[in-house]
Amino acid sequence: MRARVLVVDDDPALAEMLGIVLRSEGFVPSFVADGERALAAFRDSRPDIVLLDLMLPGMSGIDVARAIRGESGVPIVMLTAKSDTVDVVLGLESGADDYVVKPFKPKELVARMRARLRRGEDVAPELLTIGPPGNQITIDVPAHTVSRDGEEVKLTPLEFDLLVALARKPRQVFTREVLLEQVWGYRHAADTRLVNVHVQRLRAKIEPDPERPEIILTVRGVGYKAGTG
Amino acid sequence: MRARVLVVDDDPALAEMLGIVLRSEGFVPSFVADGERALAAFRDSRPDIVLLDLMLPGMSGIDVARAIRGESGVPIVMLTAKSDTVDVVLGLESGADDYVVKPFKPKELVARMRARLRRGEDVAPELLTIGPPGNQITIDVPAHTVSRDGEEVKLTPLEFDLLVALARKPRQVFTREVLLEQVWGYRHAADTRLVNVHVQRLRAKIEPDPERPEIILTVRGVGYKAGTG
DNA sequence: CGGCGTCTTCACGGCACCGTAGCGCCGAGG
DNA sequence: CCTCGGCGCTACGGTGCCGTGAAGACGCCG
Repeated sequence: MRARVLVVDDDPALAEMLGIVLRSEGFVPSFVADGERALAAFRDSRPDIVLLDLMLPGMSGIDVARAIRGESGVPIVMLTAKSDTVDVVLGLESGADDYVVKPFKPKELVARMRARLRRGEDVAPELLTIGPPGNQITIDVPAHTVSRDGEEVKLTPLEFDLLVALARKPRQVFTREVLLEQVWGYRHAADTRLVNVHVQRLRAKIEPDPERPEIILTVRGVGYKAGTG
Repeated sequence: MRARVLVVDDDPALAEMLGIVLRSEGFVPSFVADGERALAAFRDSRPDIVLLDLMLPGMSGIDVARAIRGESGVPIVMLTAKSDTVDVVLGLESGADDYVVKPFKPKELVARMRARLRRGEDVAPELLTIGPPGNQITIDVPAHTVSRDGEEVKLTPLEFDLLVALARKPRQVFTREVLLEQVWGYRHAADTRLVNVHVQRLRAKIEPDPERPEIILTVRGVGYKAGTG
Protein backbone atom coordinates (compact mmCIF):
# COMPACT_ATOMS: atom_id res chain seq x y z
CA MET A 1 0.00 0.00 0.00
CA ARG A 2 2.99 2.29 -0.50
CA ALA A 3 2.10 5.39 -2.44
CA ARG A 4 3.73 5.88 -5.83
CA VAL A 5 5.09 9.38 -6.44
CA LEU A 6 5.94 10.91 -9.77
CA VAL A 7 8.64 13.54 -9.29
CA VAL A 8 9.02 16.04 -12.11
CA ASP A 9 12.15 18.12 -11.72
CA ASP A 10 15.15 18.97 -13.87
CA ASP A 11 17.56 19.47 -10.99
CA PRO A 12 19.40 16.18 -10.48
CA ALA A 13 20.66 17.12 -7.06
CA LEU A 14 17.18 17.91 -5.84
CA ALA A 15 15.86 14.72 -7.39
CA GLU A 16 18.49 12.68 -5.61
CA MET A 17 17.65 14.25 -2.29
CA LEU A 18 13.93 13.70 -2.83
CA GLY A 19 14.60 10.08 -3.70
CA ILE A 20 16.33 9.48 -0.40
CA VAL A 21 13.70 11.29 1.63
CA LEU A 22 10.71 9.75 -0.11
CA ARG A 23 11.99 6.21 0.00
CA SER A 24 12.82 6.51 3.70
CA GLU A 25 9.27 7.68 4.28
CA GLY A 26 7.73 4.72 2.54
CA PHE A 27 6.96 6.23 -0.84
CA VAL A 28 7.88 4.67 -4.17
CA PRO A 29 9.26 7.50 -6.29
CA SER A 30 9.91 7.68 -10.01
CA PHE A 31 11.60 10.57 -11.77
CA VAL A 32 11.41 12.55 -14.97
CA ALA A 33 13.15 15.78 -15.86
CA ASP A 34 10.85 17.51 -18.33
CA GLY A 35 7.23 18.10 -19.14
CA GLU A 36 6.78 15.80 -22.13
CA ARG A 37 8.22 12.84 -20.26
CA ALA A 38 6.13 13.77 -17.24
CA LEU A 39 2.90 13.40 -19.18
CA ALA A 40 3.98 10.14 -20.74
CA ALA A 41 5.10 8.75 -17.39
CA PHE A 42 1.88 9.87 -15.78
CA ARG A 43 -0.32 8.15 -18.36
CA ASP A 44 1.83 5.07 -18.14
CA SER A 45 2.17 4.59 -14.40
CA ARG A 46 -0.80 6.43 -12.93
CA PRO A 47 0.95 7.52 -9.72
CA ASP A 48 -0.91 8.30 -6.52
CA ILE A 49 0.53 11.79 -6.28
CA VAL A 50 2.64 14.15 -8.39
CA LEU A 51 5.47 16.41 -7.21
CA LEU A 52 6.02 19.09 -9.80
CA ASP A 53 8.66 21.78 -10.13
CA LEU A 54 7.25 25.07 -11.37
CA MET A 55 10.34 25.86 -13.44
CA LEU A 56 11.05 23.25 -16.09
CA PRO A 57 12.88 23.28 -19.39
CA GLY A 58 10.51 23.45 -22.34
CA MET A 59 6.94 22.81 -21.27
CA SER A 60 6.48 24.62 -17.96
CA GLY A 61 5.21 23.13 -14.75
CA ILE A 62 2.08 25.17 -15.25
CA ASP A 63 1.28 23.44 -18.53
CA VAL A 64 2.10 20.05 -17.09
CA ALA A 65 -0.23 20.59 -14.16
CA ARG A 66 -3.03 21.70 -16.45
CA ALA A 67 -2.56 18.72 -18.72
CA ILE A 68 -2.55 16.24 -15.88
CA ARG A 69 -5.49 17.93 -14.24
CA GLY A 70 -7.31 17.64 -17.52
CA GLU A 71 -7.30 13.90 -17.37
CA SER A 72 -7.08 13.05 -13.70
CA GLY A 73 -7.89 14.27 -10.23
CA VAL A 74 -4.57 13.07 -8.84
CA PRO A 75 -3.12 15.30 -6.09
CA ILE A 76 -0.46 17.70 -7.42
CA VAL A 77 2.00 19.43 -5.14
CA MET A 78 4.03 22.24 -6.69
CA LEU A 79 7.59 23.11 -5.80
CA THR A 80 8.29 26.81 -6.24
CA ALA A 81 11.41 28.90 -5.71
CA LYS A 82 10.67 32.18 -4.04
CA SER A 83 12.45 33.90 -6.88
CA ASP A 84 9.81 32.69 -9.31
CA THR A 85 7.61 35.52 -8.04
CA VAL A 86 5.92 36.57 -11.25
CA ASP A 87 4.95 33.10 -12.28
CA VAL A 88 3.65 32.05 -8.92
CA VAL A 89 0.17 33.45 -9.27
CA LEU A 90 -0.30 31.83 -12.63
CA GLY A 91 1.28 28.60 -11.49
CA LEU A 92 -1.05 28.24 -8.59
CA GLU A 93 -4.07 28.47 -10.82
CA SER A 94 -3.01 25.59 -12.97
CA GLY A 95 -4.75 23.02 -10.84
CA ALA A 96 -2.20 22.24 -8.17
CA ASP A 97 -3.61 21.29 -4.79
CA ASP A 98 -0.83 22.58 -2.63
CA TYR A 99 2.63 24.07 -2.87
CA VAL A 100 5.81 24.34 -0.90
CA VAL A 101 8.38 27.08 -1.32
CA LYS A 102 12.00 26.14 -1.82
CA PRO A 103 13.97 25.77 0.31
CA PHE A 104 11.61 23.51 2.21
CA LYS A 105 12.01 21.15 5.10
CA PRO A 106 11.71 17.52 3.92
CA LYS A 107 9.41 16.84 6.85
CA GLU A 108 7.04 19.55 5.79
CA LEU A 109 6.92 18.28 2.25
CA VAL A 110 6.14 14.76 3.41
CA ALA A 111 3.48 16.02 5.79
CA ARG A 112 1.80 17.91 2.99
CA MET A 113 1.97 14.95 0.67
CA ARG A 114 0.40 12.68 3.27
CA ALA A 115 -2.29 15.23 3.92
CA ARG A 116 -3.17 15.25 0.21
CA LEU A 117 -3.21 11.46 0.06
CA ARG A 118 -5.11 10.59 3.17
CA ARG A 119 -7.41 13.36 4.23
CA GLY A 120 -7.01 12.22 7.81
CA GLU A 121 -3.85 14.08 8.74
CA ASP A 122 -4.74 17.71 8.73
CA VAL A 123 -2.06 19.95 7.38
CA ALA A 124 -4.06 22.92 6.20
CA PRO A 125 -3.36 23.26 2.49
CA GLU A 126 -1.70 26.43 1.26
CA LEU A 127 -3.98 26.49 -1.76
CA LEU A 128 -7.71 26.26 -2.15
CA THR A 129 -9.34 26.10 -5.55
CA ILE A 130 -13.05 26.46 -6.14
CA GLY A 131 -15.40 27.09 -9.02
CA PRO A 132 -16.31 24.99 -12.04
CA PRO A 133 -13.67 24.13 -14.64
CA GLY A 134 -12.87 27.15 -16.76
CA ASN A 135 -14.06 29.49 -14.08
CA GLN A 136 -11.90 28.75 -11.11
CA ILE A 137 -10.35 30.95 -8.50
CA THR A 138 -7.40 30.07 -6.36
CA ILE A 139 -6.86 31.12 -2.77
CA ASP A 140 -3.38 31.38 -1.34
CA VAL A 141 -4.06 31.30 2.38
CA PRO A 142 -0.73 32.36 3.93
CA ALA A 143 -0.26 35.11 1.36
CA HIS A 144 -3.86 36.22 1.85
CA THR A 145 -4.37 36.58 -1.88
CA VAL A 146 -6.97 35.41 -4.35
CA SER A 147 -6.43 35.12 -8.06
CA ARG A 148 -8.40 34.35 -11.20
CA ASP A 149 -7.03 34.15 -14.73
CA GLY A 150 -3.64 35.04 -13.34
CA GLU A 151 -4.89 38.34 -11.97
CA GLU A 152 -4.95 39.05 -8.30
CA VAL A 153 -8.38 39.93 -6.96
CA LYS A 154 -8.38 42.45 -4.12
CA LEU A 155 -10.61 41.41 -1.23
CA THR A 156 -11.31 42.97 2.14
CA PRO A 157 -10.36 40.95 5.24
CA LEU A 158 -13.95 39.97 5.90
CA GLU A 159 -14.55 38.93 2.33
CA PHE A 160 -11.40 36.88 2.40
CA ASP A 161 -12.37 35.08 5.59
CA LEU A 162 -15.83 34.39 4.26
CA LEU A 163 -14.45 32.97 1.06
CA VAL A 164 -11.98 30.75 2.89
CA ALA A 165 -14.68 29.45 5.21
CA LEU A 166 -16.75 28.36 2.23
CA ALA A 167 -13.78 27.07 0.23
CA ARG A 168 -12.48 24.89 3.04
CA LYS A 169 -15.46 22.59 2.58
CA PRO A 170 -16.58 22.94 -1.02
CA ARG A 171 -20.01 21.63 -2.01
CA GLN A 172 -21.09 21.72 1.61
CA VAL A 173 -23.87 24.12 2.46
CA PHE A 174 -23.36 26.62 5.27
CA THR A 175 -26.32 28.27 6.96
CA ARG A 176 -26.06 31.97 7.63
CA GLU A 177 -25.95 31.28 11.34
CA VAL A 178 -22.94 29.02 10.97
CA LEU A 179 -21.16 31.56 8.81
CA LEU A 180 -21.87 34.31 11.31
CA GLU A 181 -20.27 32.16 13.97
CA GLN A 182 -17.25 31.06 11.96
CA VAL A 183 -16.47 34.31 10.19
CA TRP A 184 -17.81 36.99 12.50
CA GLY A 185 -17.47 35.10 15.77
CA TYR A 186 -21.05 35.91 16.80
CA ARG A 187 -21.98 33.16 19.24
CA HIS A 188 -25.74 33.37 18.90
CA ALA A 189 -27.50 34.74 15.92
CA ALA A 190 -27.49 38.34 14.84
CA ASP A 191 -29.07 39.76 11.72
CA THR A 192 -28.40 37.15 9.07
CA ARG A 193 -28.83 39.64 6.26
CA LEU A 194 -25.27 40.66 7.00
CA VAL A 195 -24.18 37.50 5.32
CA ASN A 196 -26.23 38.20 2.22
CA VAL A 197 -24.64 41.56 1.72
CA HIS A 198 -21.11 40.27 2.01
CA VAL A 199 -21.78 37.31 -0.22
CA GLN A 200 -23.00 39.78 -2.78
CA ARG A 201 -19.91 41.94 -2.44
CA LEU A 202 -17.75 38.88 -2.77
CA ARG A 203 -19.56 37.76 -5.89
CA ALA A 204 -19.20 41.18 -7.45
CA LYS A 205 -15.45 40.72 -7.19
CA ILE A 206 -14.89 37.08 -8.04
CA GLU A 207 -17.76 36.07 -10.32
CA PRO A 208 -17.37 36.86 -14.03
CA ASP A 209 -21.14 37.23 -14.24
CA PRO A 210 -22.44 38.08 -10.76
CA GLU A 211 -26.02 37.60 -11.92
CA ARG A 212 -25.32 33.93 -12.58
CA PRO A 213 -22.96 32.91 -9.82
CA GLU A 214 -20.96 29.76 -10.37
CA ILE A 215 -18.45 29.94 -7.55
CA ILE A 216 -20.56 30.84 -4.54
CA LEU A 217 -23.98 29.29 -4.93
CA THR A 218 -27.20 30.08 -3.15
CA VAL A 219 -29.17 27.22 -1.67
CA ARG A 220 -32.57 28.69 -1.23
CA GLY A 221 -34.00 28.44 2.25
CA VAL A 222 -30.73 27.09 3.62
CA GLY A 223 -27.63 29.13 2.95
CA TYR A 224 -24.58 29.23 0.69
CA LYS A 225 -21.96 26.86 -0.63
CA ALA A 226 -18.83 26.94 -2.75
CA GLY A 227 -19.04 25.14 -6.08
CA THR A 228 -16.40 22.84 -7.49
CA GLY A 229 -18.03 21.66 -10.66
CA MET B 1 22.71 12.56 -11.32
CA ARG B 2 25.84 14.40 -10.08
CA ALA B 3 25.63 18.16 -10.13
CA ARG B 4 27.90 20.00 -12.57
CA VAL B 5 29.69 23.02 -11.15
CA LEU B 6 31.26 25.84 -13.12
CA VAL B 7 34.10 27.33 -11.09
CA VAL B 8 35.21 30.81 -12.14
CA ASP B 9 38.46 31.79 -10.44
CA ASP B 10 41.85 33.05 -11.55
CA ASP B 11 43.80 31.56 -8.64
CA PRO B 12 45.16 28.15 -9.77
CA ALA B 13 45.92 27.03 -6.21
CA LEU B 14 42.38 27.70 -5.10
CA ALA B 15 41.02 26.03 -8.21
CA GLU B 16 43.04 22.92 -7.51
CA MET B 17 41.82 22.77 -3.94
CA LEU B 18 38.22 23.27 -5.05
CA GLY B 19 38.62 20.50 -7.60
CA ILE B 20 39.63 18.03 -4.94
CA VAL B 21 36.93 19.05 -2.52
CA LEU B 22 34.14 19.17 -5.06
CA ARG B 23 34.98 15.85 -6.68
CA SER B 24 35.17 14.15 -3.31
CA GLU B 25 31.71 15.49 -2.53
CA GLY B 26 30.22 14.12 -5.70
CA PHE B 27 30.21 17.22 -7.85
CA VAL B 28 31.51 17.39 -11.41
CA PRO B 29 33.54 20.61 -11.63
CA SER B 30 34.85 22.49 -14.63
CA PHE B 31 37.11 25.51 -14.46
CA VAL B 32 37.68 28.82 -16.17
CA ALA B 33 39.88 31.73 -15.10
CA ASP B 34 38.23 34.83 -16.48
CA GLY B 35 34.89 36.40 -17.21
CA GLU B 36 34.70 36.03 -20.99
CA ARG B 37 35.51 32.35 -20.83
CA ALA B 38 33.05 31.99 -17.94
CA LEU B 39 30.17 33.21 -20.08
CA ALA B 40 31.16 31.03 -22.99
CA ALA B 41 31.54 27.99 -20.77
CA PHE B 42 28.23 28.69 -19.12
CA ARG B 43 26.33 28.91 -22.41
CA ASP B 44 28.09 25.82 -23.60
CA SER B 45 27.74 23.47 -20.65
CA ARG B 46 24.74 24.83 -18.74
CA PRO B 47 26.02 23.84 -15.29
CA ASP B 48 23.71 23.22 -12.33
CA ILE B 49 25.45 25.83 -10.20
CA VAL B 50 28.13 28.50 -10.58
CA LEU B 51 30.94 29.32 -8.15
CA LEU B 52 32.16 32.79 -8.93
CA ASP B 53 35.10 34.76 -7.60
CA LEU B 54 34.31 38.41 -7.10
CA MET B 55 37.78 39.56 -8.13
CA LEU B 56 38.64 38.55 -11.66
CA PRO B 57 41.01 39.88 -14.30
CA GLY B 58 39.16 41.88 -16.94
CA MET B 59 35.41 41.49 -16.65
CA SER B 60 34.59 41.49 -12.96
CA GLY B 61 32.63 38.84 -11.09
CA ILE B 62 29.84 41.36 -10.74
CA ASP B 63 29.43 41.69 -14.49
CA VAL B 64 29.65 37.96 -14.98
CA ALA B 65 26.94 37.38 -12.40
CA ARG B 66 24.68 39.93 -14.03
CA ALA B 67 25.23 38.45 -17.46
CA ILE B 68 24.49 34.93 -16.32
CA ARG B 69 21.50 36.06 -14.33
CA GLY B 70 20.22 37.77 -17.42
CA GLU B 71 19.84 34.49 -19.24
CA SER B 72 19.35 31.91 -16.51
CA GLY B 73 18.09 31.38 -13.00
CA VAL B 74 20.98 29.08 -12.16
CA PRO B 75 22.19 29.34 -8.54
CA ILE B 76 25.26 31.57 -8.19
CA VAL B 77 27.50 31.45 -5.15
CA MET B 78 30.06 34.23 -4.86
CA LEU B 79 33.51 33.84 -3.39
CA THR B 80 34.72 37.06 -1.77
CA ALA B 81 37.86 38.01 0.09
CA LYS B 82 36.97 39.82 3.27
CA SER B 83 39.20 42.65 2.16
CA ASP B 84 36.89 43.29 -0.78
CA THR B 85 34.38 44.91 1.59
CA VAL B 86 33.81 47.97 -0.57
CA ASP B 87 32.87 46.00 -3.64
CA VAL B 88 30.80 43.54 -1.74
CA VAL B 89 27.72 45.72 -1.62
CA LEU B 90 27.71 46.11 -5.37
CA GLY B 91 28.52 42.47 -5.91
CA LEU B 92 25.64 41.28 -3.87
CA GLU B 93 23.09 43.08 -5.94
CA SER B 94 24.32 41.50 -9.11
CA GLY B 95 22.01 38.54 -8.71
CA ALA B 96 24.05 36.13 -6.62
CA ASP B 97 22.08 33.87 -4.32
CA ASP B 98 24.64 33.40 -1.62
CA TYR B 99 28.27 34.04 -0.85
CA VAL B 100 31.10 32.75 1.26
CA VAL B 101 34.05 34.74 2.49
CA LYS B 102 37.61 33.54 1.84
CA PRO B 103 39.18 31.81 3.59
CA PHE B 104 36.26 29.44 3.95
CA LYS B 105 35.78 25.96 5.32
CA PRO B 106 35.26 23.49 2.47
CA LYS B 107 32.42 21.96 4.44
CA GLU B 108 30.62 25.25 4.66
CA LEU B 109 30.99 25.91 0.98
CA VAL B 110 29.63 22.49 0.12
CA ALA B 111 26.76 22.90 2.57
CA ARG B 112 25.80 26.20 0.99
CA MET B 113 26.04 24.77 -2.49
CA ARG B 114 23.85 21.84 -1.53
CA ALA B 115 21.38 24.18 0.08
CA ARG B 116 21.11 26.11 -3.18
CA LEU B 117 20.79 22.93 -5.20
CA ARG B 118 18.62 20.69 -3.16
CA ARG B 119 16.43 23.09 -1.43
CA GLY B 120 15.66 20.64 1.34
CA GLU B 121 18.60 21.25 3.62
CA ASP B 122 18.10 24.65 5.04
CA VAL B 123 21.32 26.52 5.53
CA ALA B 124 19.99 30.01 6.03
CA PRO B 125 21.14 32.01 3.01
CA GLU B 126 23.49 34.91 3.57
CA LEU B 127 21.58 36.98 1.04
CA LEU B 128 17.92 37.84 0.84
CA THR B 129 16.40 39.79 -2.02
CA ILE B 130 12.92 41.28 -1.96
CA GLY B 131 10.92 43.82 -3.88
CA PRO B 132 9.54 43.80 -7.42
CA PRO B 133 11.92 43.63 -10.37
CA GLY B 134 13.58 46.97 -10.88
CA ASN B 135 13.01 47.95 -7.29
CA GLN B 136 14.79 45.33 -5.32
CA ILE B 137 16.79 45.54 -2.16
CA THR B 138 19.35 43.04 -1.02
CA ILE B 139 19.92 42.05 2.58
CA ASP B 140 23.24 40.69 3.73
CA VAL B 141 22.33 38.99 6.96
CA PRO B 142 25.72 38.29 8.58
CA ALA B 143 27.03 41.71 7.58
CA HIS B 144 23.87 43.38 8.86
CA THR B 145 23.68 45.57 5.80
CA VAL B 146 21.01 46.44 3.27
CA SER B 147 21.61 47.87 -0.15
CA ARG B 148 19.63 49.22 -3.05
CA ASP B 149 21.01 50.44 -6.40
CA GLY B 150 24.49 49.69 -5.10
CA GLU B 151 24.07 52.11 -2.22
CA GLU B 152 24.08 50.90 1.32
CA VAL B 153 20.99 51.85 3.28
CA LYS B 154 21.59 52.56 6.94
CA LEU B 155 19.13 50.82 9.22
CA THR B 156 18.85 50.64 12.97
CA PRO B 157 19.13 47.18 14.56
CA LEU B 158 15.41 46.99 15.14
CA GLU B 159 14.58 48.04 11.61
CA PHE B 160 16.99 45.47 10.30
CA ASP B 161 15.47 42.65 12.33
CA LEU B 162 12.00 43.65 11.25
CA LEU B 163 13.02 43.65 7.61
CA VAL B 164 14.71 40.26 7.87
CA ALA B 165 11.69 38.74 9.57
CA LEU B 166 9.50 39.80 6.68
CA ALA B 167 12.05 38.93 3.99
CA ARG B 168 12.58 35.38 5.23
CA LYS B 169 9.11 34.45 4.04
CA PRO B 170 8.22 36.76 1.19
CA ARG B 171 4.57 36.96 0.12
CA GLN B 172 3.48 35.56 3.44
CA VAL B 173 1.46 37.89 5.63
CA PHE B 174 2.58 38.50 9.20
CA THR B 175 0.19 39.83 11.81
CA ARG B 176 1.44 42.54 14.11
CA GLU B 177 1.27 40.12 17.02
CA VAL B 178 3.55 37.65 15.29
CA LEU B 179 6.01 40.39 14.42
CA LEU B 180 6.00 41.65 18.00
CA GLU B 181 6.87 38.17 19.13
CA GLN B 182 9.52 37.43 16.50
CA VAL B 183 11.21 40.82 16.43
CA TRP B 184 10.61 42.28 19.86
CA GLY B 185 10.29 39.03 21.79
CA TYR B 186 7.05 40.10 23.46
CA ARG B 187 5.40 36.86 24.44
CA HIS B 188 1.87 38.12 24.78
CA ALA B 189 0.59 41.12 22.94
CA ALA B 190 1.59 44.66 23.63
CA ASP B 191 0.44 47.73 21.75
CA THR B 192 0.55 46.67 18.13
CA ARG B 193 0.74 50.25 16.91
CA LEU B 194 4.40 50.02 17.71
CA VAL B 195 4.76 47.86 14.65
CA ASN B 196 3.09 50.44 12.43
CA VAL B 197 5.54 53.09 13.43
CA HIS B 198 8.59 51.02 12.71
CA VAL B 199 7.25 49.79 9.43
CA GLN B 200 6.77 53.39 8.49
CA ARG B 201 10.33 54.24 9.49
CA LEU B 202 11.60 51.31 7.51
CA ARG B 203 9.66 52.34 4.44
CA ALA B 204 10.98 55.86 4.67
CA LYS B 205 14.45 54.40 4.25
CA ILE B 206 14.02 51.62 1.73
CA GLU B 207 11.08 52.62 -0.44
CA PRO B 208 11.76 54.97 -3.36
CA ASP B 209 8.26 56.34 -2.93
CA PRO B 210 7.14 55.70 0.66
CA GLU B 211 3.62 56.77 -0.19
CA ARG B 212 3.32 53.86 -2.60
CA PRO B 213 5.21 51.05 -0.93
CA GLU B 214 6.27 48.18 -3.14
CA ILE B 215 8.62 46.30 -0.86
CA ILE B 216 6.76 46.16 2.42
CA LEU B 217 3.06 45.92 1.74
CA THR B 218 0.13 46.52 4.04
CA VAL B 219 -2.61 43.92 4.14
CA ARG B 220 -5.43 45.80 5.70
CA GLY B 221 -7.00 44.16 8.71
CA VAL B 222 -4.28 41.55 8.81
CA GLY B 223 -0.71 42.81 8.88
CA TYR B 224 2.32 43.26 6.63
CA LYS B 225 4.16 41.25 4.04
CA ALA B 226 7.25 41.56 1.88
CA GLY B 227 6.56 41.80 -1.84
CA THR B 228 8.44 39.96 -4.54
CA GLY B 229 6.65 40.94 -7.67
C1' DC C 1 -52.03 33.76 -12.08
C1' DG C 2 -51.37 36.18 -7.83
C1' DG C 3 -49.19 36.55 -3.33
C1' DC C 4 -45.63 35.89 -0.15
C1' DG C 5 -41.28 34.81 1.40
C1' DT C 6 -36.47 34.80 0.10
C1' DC C 7 -32.71 36.71 -1.96
C1' DT C 8 -30.43 40.60 -4.42
C1' DT C 9 -29.09 45.26 -5.04
C1' DC C 10 -28.20 49.94 -3.79
C1' DA C 11 -27.29 53.90 -0.78
C1' DC C 12 -25.46 55.94 3.31
C1' DG C 13 -23.37 56.94 7.88
C1' DG C 14 -20.27 55.48 11.65
C1' DC C 15 -16.01 53.88 12.79
C1' DA C 16 -12.03 50.94 12.92
C1' DC C 17 -7.73 50.82 10.85
C1' DC C 18 -3.72 52.76 9.07
C1' DG C 19 -0.27 56.45 8.00
C1' DT C 20 2.18 60.30 9.85
C1' DA C 21 4.25 63.66 12.87
C1' DG C 22 5.97 64.88 17.20
C1' DC C 23 7.53 64.38 21.94
C1' DG C 24 10.21 62.39 25.65
C1' DC C 25 13.06 58.78 27.76
C1' DC C 26 17.16 56.27 27.94
C1' DG C 27 21.65 54.72 27.11
C1' DA C 28 26.12 55.32 24.58
C1' DG C 29 29.87 58.03 23.50
C1' DG C 30 32.53 62.17 23.77
C1' DC D 1 28.11 66.66 32.00
C1' DC D 2 26.19 67.21 27.56
C1' DT D 3 24.78 65.45 22.96
C1' DC D 4 22.64 62.50 19.96
C1' DG D 5 20.63 58.47 17.95
C1' DG D 6 17.33 54.80 18.77
C1' DC D 7 13.09 53.56 20.49
C1' DG D 8 8.41 53.71 22.77
C1' DC D 9 4.28 56.11 22.90
C1' DT D 10 0.39 59.29 21.81
C1' DA D 11 -2.51 62.15 18.97
C1' DC D 12 -4.82 63.24 14.81
C1' DG D 13 -6.69 62.99 10.16
C1' DG D 14 -8.03 60.31 6.10
C1' DT D 15 -9.66 56.29 3.86
C1' DG D 16 -12.15 52.47 3.05
C1' DC D 17 -14.68 48.84 5.41
C1' DC D 18 -18.69 47.30 7.55
C1' DG D 19 -23.47 47.25 9.22
C1' DT D 20 -28.27 48.76 8.54
C1' DG D 21 -32.31 50.10 6.12
C1' DA D 22 -35.24 49.88 2.21
C1' DA D 23 -36.67 48.85 -2.28
C1' DG D 24 -36.55 45.79 -6.34
C1' DA D 25 -36.26 40.92 -8.55
C1' DC D 26 -37.02 36.19 -8.35
C1' DG D 27 -38.88 31.68 -7.29
C1' DC D 28 -42.11 28.77 -4.91
C1' DC D 29 -46.51 28.04 -3.28
C1' DG D 30 -51.42 27.86 -3.41
